Amino acid sequence: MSVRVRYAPSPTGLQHIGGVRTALFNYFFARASGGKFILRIEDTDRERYDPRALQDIYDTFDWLGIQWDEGPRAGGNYGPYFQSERTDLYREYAQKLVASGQAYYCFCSAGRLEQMREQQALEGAGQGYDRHCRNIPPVEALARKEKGEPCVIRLRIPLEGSTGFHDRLIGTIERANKDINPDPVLLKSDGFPTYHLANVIDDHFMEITHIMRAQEWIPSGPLHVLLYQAFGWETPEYCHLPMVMGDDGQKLSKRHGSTSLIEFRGGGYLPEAIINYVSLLGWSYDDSRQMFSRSDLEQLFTLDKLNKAAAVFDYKKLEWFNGIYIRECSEADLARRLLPFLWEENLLGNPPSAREEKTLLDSIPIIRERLHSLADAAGLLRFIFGDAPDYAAEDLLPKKTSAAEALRFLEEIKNLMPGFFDKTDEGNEADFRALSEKLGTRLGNILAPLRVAVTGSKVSPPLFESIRLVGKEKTLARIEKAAGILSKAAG
RNA sequence: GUCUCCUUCGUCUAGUGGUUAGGACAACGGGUUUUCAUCCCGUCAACAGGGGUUCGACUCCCCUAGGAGAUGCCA
Repeated sequence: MSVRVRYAPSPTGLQHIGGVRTALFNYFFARASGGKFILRIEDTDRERYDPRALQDIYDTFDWLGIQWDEGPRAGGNYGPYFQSERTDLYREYAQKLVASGQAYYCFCSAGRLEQMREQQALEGAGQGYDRHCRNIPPVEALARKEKGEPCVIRLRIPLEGSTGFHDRLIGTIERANKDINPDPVLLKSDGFPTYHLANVIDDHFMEITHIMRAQEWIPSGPLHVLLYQAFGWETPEYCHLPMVMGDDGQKLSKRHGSTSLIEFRGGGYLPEAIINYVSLLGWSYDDSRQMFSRSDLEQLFTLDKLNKAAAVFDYKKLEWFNGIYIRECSEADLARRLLPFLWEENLLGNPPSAREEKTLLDSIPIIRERLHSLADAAGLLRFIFGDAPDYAAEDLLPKKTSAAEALRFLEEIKNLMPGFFDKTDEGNEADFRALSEKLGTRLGNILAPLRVAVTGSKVSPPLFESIRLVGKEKTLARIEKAAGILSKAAG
């Protein structure tokens, strides 16, 4: 039987990095085993539904370059792929369970349920639903329903025995039936199914072979198995993936930093880096390999190398991967990826002029290895495309150097500038070295005030290339300005 | 409270009875260098604890501790 797996997000919020990891593992497993990857939209919660979240699902996977074989936009023979369009199916099968006595109507109001929970909390425990409606005679229940009394359908969990299943990663998971959430709701009073019902029905009819989802679903595994049994269906193979946590060991959330894919994208992370890093959260290939492209993973991914324990998300390591992938980009490619981040800072036009484009392309070699994220580029390029940031007078002073000395350095440098733009970097370096000897100081010391004058910062890309990119006119003006500041400081 | 799952360096992990417990990120130190960064070299650093089983346990079993998750007409 060929593999069919699915990622089934709920369009209620932005795609979370943990969800993306789950999607990726499903996708890679499908690719590596020659199976199908299905996207199913679980939009059964009408209260929390958000159309922007649906668009975010598409944007996220488009950006990552992940395509589903079946699902929205792609079509397929097992649709519809929106659960909201499959409600007839759910109702029909929920009815079947009622008819066979494996489920029942429950008329408990939200108020009663809330009261019940409060009472349970008082007693210091949450036992779940008290099965208040479990024994209403079917005829009576039907009559009340016909009369229009609001109701839900609940699964009649056996009071005795236990239910278990085999998990590909964890092994056997077994739970006493009495410990399963007492009689969970299958069909809500608004006629929509809950996750449990829709999930089981869809996975069955979509012929899903492997259910790969986060470990937070383990406790409801037996419940789902009970559902499969009630319908007389075969259960798919389960594989509960380890969860992704923040550095405090808690479920990764907002307070740990970025969690939604769109934030990482906006923060200048490359899809290559995200895919590589996230794939190594709970999965490994061997004892040393770190680098994996999407297509590597499409071939290499295997369930056997999954880890059981939850993984802590390490922003530093993601950043390291990002730097690697940035350095791997060609100049033209990196320039293209940088554009949105430069536009955001108004550093160049949209579209950029031919001159801007050329300058940007020429800038790439000197900033590329200084980038941890695409968003860092604006800071490094501002002095080229815009003005040099303001700086304090003392920034112009090399270590243990007075303003008068620094001014002397700058005056000497001014004499070199007329020929600067006609020489090679090597030629200029030779000149500056000669000057530093003449002045009896290190090359770094005479370059320091020039660096600050031209770039506005003590830290910058290589100076000679930078000066060339800034251009003659602006460079000379900036040197004049710095000289002015120094002579004022020297008194 | 109850149930379920998990436990190797700070972090991600390799390891399936006999290893100097390996790699990567981070940190720290050094080298290259016009600053920063890149790059190179090196250092620090782990089998949660206790019982078994065994000639021998990180590896198998049990207990304890710790952590996480579930306990919704959310998924």
